[in-house]
Amino acid sequence: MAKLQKLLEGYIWVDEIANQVVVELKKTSDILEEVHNRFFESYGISNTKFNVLVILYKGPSEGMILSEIGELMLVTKGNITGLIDRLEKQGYVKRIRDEIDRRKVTALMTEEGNLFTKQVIDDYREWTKKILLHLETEEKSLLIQLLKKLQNGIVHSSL
Amino acid sequence: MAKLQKLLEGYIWVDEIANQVVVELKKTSDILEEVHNRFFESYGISNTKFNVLVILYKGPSEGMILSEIGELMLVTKGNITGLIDRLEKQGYVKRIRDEIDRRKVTALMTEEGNLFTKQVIDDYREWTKKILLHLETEEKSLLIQLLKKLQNGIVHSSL
DNA sequence: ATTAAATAGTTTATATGTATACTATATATA
DNA sequence: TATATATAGTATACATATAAACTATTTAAT
Repeated sequence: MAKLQKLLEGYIWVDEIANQVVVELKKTSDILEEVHNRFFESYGISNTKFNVLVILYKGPSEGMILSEIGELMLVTKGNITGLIDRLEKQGYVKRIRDEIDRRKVTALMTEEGNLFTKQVIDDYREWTKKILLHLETEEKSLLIQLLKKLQNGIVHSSL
Repeated sequence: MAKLQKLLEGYIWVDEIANQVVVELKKTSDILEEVHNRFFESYGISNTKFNVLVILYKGPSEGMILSEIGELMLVTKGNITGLIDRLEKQGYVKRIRDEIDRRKVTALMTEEGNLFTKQVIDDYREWTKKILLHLETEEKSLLIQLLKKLQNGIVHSSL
């Protein structure tokens, strides 16, 4: 498809202004984002909605307080409100007001949401294997190693 | 800062469901996005606005048609309209209606936009060097090589 | 030449994200 | 106890993104 092919070509402007590493990292990010979007769109959700669903799926059966979810996902309170609104509209999640501390709202997964999430997790696991099939095992471990060093360097040079 | 540190830790849910490579790639993307956001925010622009500015800066002095910019950036027409609106409001760009083909609108950089963009490009170049200072030269070229192979594999397995 | 189709840009609806103000409730302090 | 502060969630304003409908204009086709 055209968009992925173009993403592979890269950006005209970065050639002259940035380190080749940053160029390739940004291209990789963009490609990864694009294929993730396509994967999750085929299930009628977004990557972010998937994150919420998996957190609830892996979390306690009593559900989780909205602010707990927000902290795990590193997104703001207002954003969680909107995400839960839309997941509730899709029937995957419901809200329960805490009767002891009436400020708190628990997000609880519905039966439908549970089955749906289980399926998407399974398919996602298979999908990630598929898109990495062309890399050798040594290449994978080398890449992991390099990426971790890179992450640490970037974070510590930006604090 | 808290957010970057947390991004380094990774996502609780991916440990069990995805290949470690995808995990580290997503972490790297998130960290890179976060530090880019912070860099560009300090200039009062976004990464996307910077892309528009650089395209105009490097482009012909007569300016460029909105749809040309959109094609280079891989974003939709409506998005370009909004981006040019906001850059115009900031005084970095102005619109000129094409008198020959009256459907077309040219985005032209102002003198202020030109000086501003030149400065940000210079600073960005220095900044990318800074955040990659901890990587050895061989590590950088190895990373580039692996990322290119990865990109190709992902794109071709997704077509 | 008149009509149909393509093109360029804007507008609108929706999703996603932040920051900030606001409401309600709970906790700490004086 | 009364007041101040902190906390939880929602509402609002804005930036960013897409898709789809719409307007205006140009080009192609009959």
